[in-house]
Amino acid sequence: MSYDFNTIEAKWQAYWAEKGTFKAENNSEKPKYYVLDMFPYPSGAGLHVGHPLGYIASDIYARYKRHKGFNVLHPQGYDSFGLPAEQYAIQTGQHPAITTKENIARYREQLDKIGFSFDWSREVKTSDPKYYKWTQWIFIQLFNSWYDTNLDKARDIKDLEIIFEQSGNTTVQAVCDEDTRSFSAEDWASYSSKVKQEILLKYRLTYLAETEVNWCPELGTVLANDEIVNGVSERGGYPVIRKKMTQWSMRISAYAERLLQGLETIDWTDSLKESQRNWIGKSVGAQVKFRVQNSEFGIEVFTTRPDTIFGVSFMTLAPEHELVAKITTPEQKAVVEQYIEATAKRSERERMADVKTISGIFTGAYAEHPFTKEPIPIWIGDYVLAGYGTGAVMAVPCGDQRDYDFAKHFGIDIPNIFEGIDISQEAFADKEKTIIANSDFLNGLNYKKATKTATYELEKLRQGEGKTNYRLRDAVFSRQRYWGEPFPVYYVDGMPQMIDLKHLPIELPEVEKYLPTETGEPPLGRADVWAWDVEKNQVVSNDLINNTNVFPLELNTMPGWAGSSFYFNRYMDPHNEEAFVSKEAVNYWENIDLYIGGSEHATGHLLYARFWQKFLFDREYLPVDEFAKKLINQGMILGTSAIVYRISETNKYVSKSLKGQYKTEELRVDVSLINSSDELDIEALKKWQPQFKDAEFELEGGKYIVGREVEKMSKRWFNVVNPDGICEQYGADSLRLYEMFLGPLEQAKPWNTAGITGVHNFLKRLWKLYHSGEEFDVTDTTPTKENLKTLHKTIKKVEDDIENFSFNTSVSTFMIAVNELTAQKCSSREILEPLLVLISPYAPHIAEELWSKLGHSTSITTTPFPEFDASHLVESAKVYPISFNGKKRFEMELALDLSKDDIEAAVMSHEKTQQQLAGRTPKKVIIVPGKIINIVG
RNA sequence: GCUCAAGUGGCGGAAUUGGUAGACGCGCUGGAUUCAAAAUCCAGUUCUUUCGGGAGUGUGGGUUCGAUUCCCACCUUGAGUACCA
Repeated sequence: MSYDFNTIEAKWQAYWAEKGTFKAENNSEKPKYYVLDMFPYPSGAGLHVGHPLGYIASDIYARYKRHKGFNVLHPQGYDSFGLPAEQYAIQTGQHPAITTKENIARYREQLDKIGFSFDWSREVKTSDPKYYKWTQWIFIQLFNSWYDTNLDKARDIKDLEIIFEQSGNTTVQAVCDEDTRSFSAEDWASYSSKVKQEILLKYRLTYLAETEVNWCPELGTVLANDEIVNGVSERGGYPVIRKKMTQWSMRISAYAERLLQGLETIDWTDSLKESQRNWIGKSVGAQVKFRVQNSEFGIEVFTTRPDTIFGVSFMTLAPEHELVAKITTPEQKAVVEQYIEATAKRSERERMADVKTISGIFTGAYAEHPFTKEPIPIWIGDYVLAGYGTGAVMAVPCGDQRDYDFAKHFGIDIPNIFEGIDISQEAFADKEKTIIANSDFLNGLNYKKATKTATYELEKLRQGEGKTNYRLRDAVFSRQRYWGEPFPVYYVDGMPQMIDLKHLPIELPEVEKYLPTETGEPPLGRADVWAWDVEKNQVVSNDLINNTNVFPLELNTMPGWAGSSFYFNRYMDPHNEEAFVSKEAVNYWENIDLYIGGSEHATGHLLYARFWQKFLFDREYLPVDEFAKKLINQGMILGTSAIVYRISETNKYVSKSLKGQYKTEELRVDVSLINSSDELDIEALKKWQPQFKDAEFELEGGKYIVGREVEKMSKRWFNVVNPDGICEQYGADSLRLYEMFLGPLEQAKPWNTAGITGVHNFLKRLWKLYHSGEEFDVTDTTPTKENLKTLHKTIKKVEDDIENFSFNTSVSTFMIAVNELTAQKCSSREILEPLLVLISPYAPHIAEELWSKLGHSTSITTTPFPEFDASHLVESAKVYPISFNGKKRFEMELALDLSKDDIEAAVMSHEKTQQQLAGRTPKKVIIVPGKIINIVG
C-alpha cells in the first residue's frame, strides 16, 4: 500500500470539518491559548507559497499546544475592505462586494487544501455589516471620550461636560487641540450649543478638524503617514501633496507615552519595538520663549539642548509659521513672500530629495536672548518643519550641523561655547563630551548639569519649561473612498452627531459609479439614499434633507486599519449581537498569546491596534491593555526568477554561459518552464507567449540553461509558485514540512521547488516504517534500548524546537529518527505511536491516517504529547586536561540524571583521564555535558 | 546620516551555557536494481595536498587551554527611518 497523499489529505480535511475538530469552547477546564495570524487581504491574485508560511508556523504551534492539553483558539478571517477591489470596481463596474466574495472563496479553497486547524466557525470579515457595526460602535466610543492626563486614561466625555459646568476648563488636564482657549464655568454656561460642541470636539479622542493632510490626487484620497513611502503612495507609487482639509482624526498622540512604555511589557522582536519607538519619537528637552523685539509677539521653540542656549546666534522659522507674516519688516516683506511662495510649490518629495541645498531668508526682525538680552536675527528656512515641535528653532550653529551649515552659507556668527573643542570645520554634537564655556552661569558644566541649570533658570524667568515632544502625529481617519466602513455620523448645522448603537450598522449605500463626484466629493456623494431621518431613525433618500428632521450623512469612509484594530477581540465572541465581545469571553481569552505576521505592519496596524486596545481598556471594555503578548515576524519567501538572454535586436536566445559572446537583453520567463537543473523547456516556452513562437535558441551541451535571480515573488517577474499546485503534486504535508525546512521562520529565504523532494521522500519513508510490503505492520514487541533512545532524543529535540520556534531543525530531527528506526527495523507500537504524535503538528494528514490504522477511532489532535524520559539517554562528558597542549580529549558515557558533583567525581576517577594527568593535579577540570545525541563510548 | 539584523561548502541551512564546524536536505559523483528510463537503495561530496598532513565560519586585531559563538575596529548585504531641532 503506497502513500496516496491526495486521498489521505482530502479524507482528513473532510473529517476535521465534519467533526468540528478545531472548534474552541469559550469555557473549558483546560488552560487557554490564543494563536493568531494576521488576517489576509483577499486579493485577486490568490495565495502564493509565501503567504502560508506564517500560517503553517502558527498552525504547528496551535496543534502542539492542543497536544499539550490547552484549549486553543486559532481563528482566521479576512481584512476585506481595501483599495484593489475598489480600483477594480472603478475599471469594470463590478461591485467590490462581489469581487471580495469571489476572492474570499478562492482564498478559502486554497487555505483548506493546506490542512490548517482553523476554527472557521469564528470567521470574521471586516466588510461584513455584522462586523463593521462594531467598528462604527468603537468610533462612537472614541467620539464620546476624552483623555485625562491627570489620571492618565480616557474618560467619558460627559465627565468633562460636568467639569466645564462646574469650573470651566482652567483646571482640566487633558490632551486637546493646541488652539483651545480657556473659559470659566460662567463662560461655559453662556455658550450656545454649537460653541459647546465645537469646544468639546477639541477634546474628543476622535475629532473633526481642518488638518494638513497627505493628499494623493491620483488615488483621489488622503493617506496616513504610514501609507506613504519615500514621498509617494505605498499603493501605486503616486505623488502625494500637502493640502488642508476637514478630516476626522484619531488622537493617538494622547497615548504616545503609554504606547512607548507598553513595549517593555510585551515579548515582541527588538527590531519591531525599535521601529515603534522611532515612530513615536520621544525627545526630552525644553520649550523656550524668545521675545520678538519691538513687538508683542514671542517665538516658542523646542530644543533638546537647553544647555547650549548661550550659543544661539539666530532663530529659524518654518516658512508656514504663523508669525512670519506678523514680524517681517516692511523692507524684507517682498523677498520673504517670494521665498514662501517658492517653497510652497515644492512638494514634500522634492524637499526630501534635495536636503543638501540650503535655502532661507532674513525676516528683518530680531528676537531677544532670554539671558543676555542681545538681539538675535530671525530667519526663515525650509529645513525647519512646520509639523514638528513648534515649527521654530533656536539655532546653535556650533552644536548642530544643520544650523552650522545654514550659518556658514549666510555668513552668520558661529560663537563657540564648548570647552577645548575646535569648531572651525564642523559642529560639535557629542553630548557626552560636552563641557560648556562662554555661557555665564553654565560655564564648566557638563551636558546633564547644564541642561538642568538652564531649564531651571528659564523657568525662573518664566521664559521656558522642561518639555517632552513626540514625533507621533494624530492619525487622519477619513478616506475619500467607497469600499470602507461608513461613519455612523450625520451633520446638524455643520456639527457631527453620532447615530445610536441601536440603529447600527449604517450600511454602505449603493452608488452607480465608484469615483468622486464632479464637485470633488467622495464617492458616497453619488448615493441617492444617504441621509439620516432622526424620527424614523433610518437612512432615507437625500431628497428628504430638510435639516429639521432629515440630515446629511458623512460622505467619507474609514481607513483600512479601522477594521483590523480590534478583530482579534471579535474572534473571541464573533456572533455576539449585543457587544463587540462579551465580558465572559474576553475575561477567559484575555489577549493573543502568540501573534504571527509580517513586519511591514510595524508602524501601521500594530500601533493602531495597540492604541484601540488601550482605549477600550481605559473605558473598561477589555481587561488587558496590550492585545498580543508575543509577536513573531515571519520572513518573506522570495521567488527565484528565470532569465533568458536575447541577442539584441534579434529573436535569438543564447544559453546562460554563452551570453558573454553577444550583446544581450535579459527577459524573465515563467518559472514553471524550468526543470530542477535550470534547463528551459523550449517547446513549452514557444507556447507560453507569442513572441517566443518563432524564436531560435543557441544551446550549450544540447540544453538551454537559464539564469536565476532571487527577488520578490510577483506576477510581473513570472516567479510565482502557487501552493495548490504543490499540494496536488507532493501533498499538503510535504508543503508544510518544506516551508518549515527552508530556514528560520523569521528570515527571508528563496523558494526552490526542487528541494521539496527531500521532505517528500521523508514522508514516504515514514509511511514505509509503518508497513512491511503492502501490509500495515506495527507489532506489540517490546522496544529495544536503541529504539527508546531514538524516540526520547526526538521528543526532547522536537519539544525544545517548537518552544523556541525553530521549526526548521525539527524537520531534520524527524528525518534522523525515521532513518534510525528504519535501520533498527523497529515496528514496536510503543515507539511508533508517540512518534506520530510528535510529527502530527507538522504533517497532520499522514499522522491522522496512520493513527487511525493503529486502531484509534478519534483524531490524534488532543492526544497528549509524549513525556520525555531522560533515563533512556546517555550523555558523554568530555574532559579537556588544560595542562596539555593539543587536542587531547576523552569521552565517557554517563547517565543524564547524575548530579554535577557525581559527574565530576566520575570524571576524576576515569581511568584514561588519570593516565593522561599522570599524577599531576590539573588547575581546573572543565566538564562539558555532551549533546543529547547518539555518542557512545 | 542614524537605528537594527545578518555574513559558515555549489545551494538552503545546522552547531543549547565558548568544547570534534559543515547536522539535515537539495545538487553533484560513483555503484546496485532495470532491456531501458523513472522510482528506490548503498557509498562519497569544505578546500588543498607530495596522502604525512595543511588551511578553513566576511577582513584585521584581542580575551581564552580552546572562539562560528565573547570584545574592539573595519568591509559587505538586507530591513527600517530620515532636515525631529
